[in-house]
Amino acid sequence: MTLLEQLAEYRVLTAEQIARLRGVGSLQVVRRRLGQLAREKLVESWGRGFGRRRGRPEKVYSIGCDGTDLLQRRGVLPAGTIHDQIDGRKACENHQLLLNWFRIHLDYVSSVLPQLTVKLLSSTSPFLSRDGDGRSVVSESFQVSQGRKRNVRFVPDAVFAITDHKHRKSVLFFLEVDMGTETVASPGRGEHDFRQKILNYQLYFKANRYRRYEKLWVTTFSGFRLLVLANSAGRKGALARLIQEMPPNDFIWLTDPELMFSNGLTGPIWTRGGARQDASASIVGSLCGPSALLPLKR
DNA sequence: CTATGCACTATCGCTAACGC
DNA sequence: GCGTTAGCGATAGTGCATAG
Repeated sequence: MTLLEQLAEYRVLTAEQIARLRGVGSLQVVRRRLGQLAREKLVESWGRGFGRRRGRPEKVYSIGCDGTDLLQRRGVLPAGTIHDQIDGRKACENHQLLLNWFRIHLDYVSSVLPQLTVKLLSSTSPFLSRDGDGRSVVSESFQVSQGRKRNVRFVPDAVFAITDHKHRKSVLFFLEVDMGTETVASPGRGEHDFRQKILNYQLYFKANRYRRYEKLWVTTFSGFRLLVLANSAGRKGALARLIQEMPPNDFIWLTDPELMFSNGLTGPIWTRGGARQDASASIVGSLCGPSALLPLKR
């Protein structure tokens, strides 16, 4: 994948994320390359908004208008893609960046544990095939009839499968990155609170809808796990309390960025079913071990 | 006593220059 | 081309003086 294609796929990226994705050891090299692409108007950059740490604001990079045009002419982007769909300025910056960090950590899993491969689909990717209404393959829409008929619709941030070639086994995961911007459980049964998300996934499981990924990836899955990456330890606690009250909940696993960065995604960083008193689990089971990213030169 | 303003400091990202 | 380093710049936190 070229740098421009990655910028389209990931919407917004920091210099460090790009260095990780491209396997470049120095941030300076990344910035030079991006500066060159920015002069050619293929890339745009701006200072990161809210959610940054103390020091100087970090720059984030996104594909520019001319970059989108170039990828279209090369036939890499689907015909009819408009720049607005890829433009990082239109994305929820911090949400997208955290999702990207998850993907980078996930890529690292298969290099630490070569017996594993990972296949992932991101709802924000412009490369996914879309239907007439612009809905991508990862978006869900189905009917349930509990009392009266109801339409359930939701879009996970990402869907991925980890395959263990040694044990010939695949596990399916859905990912929700939670920035704490929506309410946990609104009194008026809001459609967009986190409680509704849990209900949606519970119905999804009951209706066996996840099995469509068996056809897509030509494997068998015995259920799935819902991974929730909360943006802070405090938010994680609030979500854990809600999850605990909503059985069946054993399929819902929770973590936060600090645990992800310090241990890596294969570490014992996941709280199951909102039960924080229980021992933390690893998404790779017995292959549990550290996979934190190695430090990069600044 | 509390609120406000301001200088100082810590921390972090960015760039220029240099060597390979 | 890539990687390293020093110095610069931008920002947030801290402590202190002053005003009300």
